[in-house]
Amino acid sequence: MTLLDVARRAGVSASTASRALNGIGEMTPATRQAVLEAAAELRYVPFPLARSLRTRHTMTIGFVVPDVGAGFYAASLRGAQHTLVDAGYHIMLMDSERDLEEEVAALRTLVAHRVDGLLLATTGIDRETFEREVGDRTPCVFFDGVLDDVGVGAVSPDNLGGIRILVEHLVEHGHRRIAFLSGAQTESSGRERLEAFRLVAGEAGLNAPDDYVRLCDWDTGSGRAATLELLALDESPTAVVAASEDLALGCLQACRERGVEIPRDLALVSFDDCYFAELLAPPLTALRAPAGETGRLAAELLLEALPNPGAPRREERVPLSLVARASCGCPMDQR
Amino acid sequence: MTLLDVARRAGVSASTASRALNGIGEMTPATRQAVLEAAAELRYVPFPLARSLRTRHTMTIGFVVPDVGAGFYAASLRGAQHTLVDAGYHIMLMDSERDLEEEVAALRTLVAHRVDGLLLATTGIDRETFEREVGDRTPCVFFDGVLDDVGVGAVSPDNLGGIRILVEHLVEHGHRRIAFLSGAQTESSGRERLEAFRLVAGEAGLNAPDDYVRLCDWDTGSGRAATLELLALDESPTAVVAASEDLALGCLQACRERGVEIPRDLALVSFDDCYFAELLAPPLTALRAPAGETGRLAAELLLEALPNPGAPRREERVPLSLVARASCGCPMDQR
DNA sequence: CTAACGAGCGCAAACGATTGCGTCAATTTG
DNA sequence: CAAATTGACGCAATCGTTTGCGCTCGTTAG
Repeated sequence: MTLLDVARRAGVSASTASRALNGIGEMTPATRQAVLEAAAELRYVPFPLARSLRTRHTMTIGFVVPDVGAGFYAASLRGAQHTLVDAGYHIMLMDSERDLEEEVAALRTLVAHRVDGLLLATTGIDRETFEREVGDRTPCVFFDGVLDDVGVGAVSPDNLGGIRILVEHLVEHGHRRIAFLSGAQTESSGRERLEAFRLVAGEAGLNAPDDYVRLCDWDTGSGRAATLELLALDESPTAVVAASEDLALGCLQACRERGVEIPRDLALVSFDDCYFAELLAPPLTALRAPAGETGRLAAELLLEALPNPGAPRREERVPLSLVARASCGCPMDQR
Repeated sequence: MTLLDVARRAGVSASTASRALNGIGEMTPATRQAVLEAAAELRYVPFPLARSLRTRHTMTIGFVVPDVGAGFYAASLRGAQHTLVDAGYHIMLMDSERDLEEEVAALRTLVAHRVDGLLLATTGIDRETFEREVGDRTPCVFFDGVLDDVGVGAVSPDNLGGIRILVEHLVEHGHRRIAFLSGAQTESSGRERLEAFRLVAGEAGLNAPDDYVRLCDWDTGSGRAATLELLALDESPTAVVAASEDLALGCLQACRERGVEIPRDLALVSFDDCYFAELLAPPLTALRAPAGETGRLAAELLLEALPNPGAPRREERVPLSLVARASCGCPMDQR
């Protein structure tokens, strides 16, 4: 079942068989036909490894995320997978588990494997390390967390716009004491959201004491703990904007434990939407982006960059829109 | 940066360099040392493709699921990924999108790539097709959905036990009119759960008319639609057991739309737990399995099977336990 | 009728590793 | 001291493809 078998059966050389199957070079229709038939009869399937060794491309894309279990990344993976497979590529998946060393190890492995491209939601790699481990050996598009000016592309949510929508919505509800819950400031999305919050809060003339911005980890447990601290403050906030789905869930959990009722005692809005947001108690108002859109877009950017190495770096923002449910204080008709 | 470069710099042949780096064969410590140093100085990293071509194993595992976006599969992927990477393997991921043809195509690709093993949550492949596409060319462990007696292993939830717990719990709450919401009966988990429901319902002497078992698709929308039908019945059920997370969410959604209050008007229990179950309105009682355990176990079975091809097929059931929250009618203290 | 040309195809060298076998020298044995 | 043994290493084949180059025809032009 190797190319040579096909060639022999068709009575030609391996080179001719190869060219026939790949449709390149000139040849008698009869010859081509013979090869095709032989291949069909033998159920010949080319061996990608051997081909890759020769052609220097693997048709494989490395995909690295902090946590495949998290809704946003799982959805992104789904989006990317679809468009990549359609283009004939495969995904080699690595989960960095929000650990920078794991992430670097993953990148190293992927580069060693000579993946044709990288889709990276970094957990906070720095420019220097990235240049050392990847450099321009492998085209990389960042998504979610972004490193300025590095890689062939970047797609991230419209962090400033999103935070603005969230904060302004809370302000419209009359809130002045608004807290901000975010994860570690190791990657750009986290930083941008914090910066945006400070900016917008300033514009709105809010009194946002330092106590009100809590920078913890990106998981539910941390969100819960941070909220507990917030609730224990002398003058506790009347509203909180959570910078991620998990953080919002942690906040919800903390409130439930403490018996603080949302939105009566505390309003809550979340940056990430999730597919079950509507079914939470209370339904969570959040920013909506088409599910998996980030991953899909990132994959597309990468696919466009692959054939033309010289192309300029492209940057995309995925727009966000508010879906107001109950947790912000909006009345919820039961649909 | 090839092995030959290392060999030259160390003043030995490629064979010796290879043996030195792999620690096989006898050789002077000095020689080994020289090779190691040369490799370090050149930052030599072996090229997996070339190695694989020769050794006939790729250190890659194919992972196929119906939907990476779904909580259960994302968690499984996470579990499997971790143990596989620890063992030096990588994951090539394919999403069948609950489409049998896509699944078959994925398997074909994976087999062509000569992955060393397969982790497959089938969307309903039949024995014949599996034998044709995979056969015993590639060791496969099934998880979630299982094909009897095929593959080197299988891990699935304790469907009978789980359903029994769920139904009996509802019966303890006094329910007699219990409906069952399941997805397509194309794979074994779905079938087992239905069968289990029928069995347990019979044992408990419930009147479970055919109208009460709704077999739709596995997504939220279908669960919603099916629930709507259930609610429209002349004598509608007082409780429903949903065979998956998405189905439970769909049911929740339908109830919310129709203004039926859970658990007062309708009790609901779910087969799958999810990380946000506690925060739903109402908190969802469900069966708990350690997150990602299914995937982890499947990966372990596969890893054990890889070195000994003759080993008997292993089958594992992951045990389930009830975590009673409010949706079944249990009182929920606010913790 | 011969020269030039091009179409059609094969030879063999890559790609980068692993590995069976052979060689050579140093050592041990008789 | 010759022969046998063994340890350390190199040669070359191999895995399955792709591809540059050259060969051999048949055709056309001069």
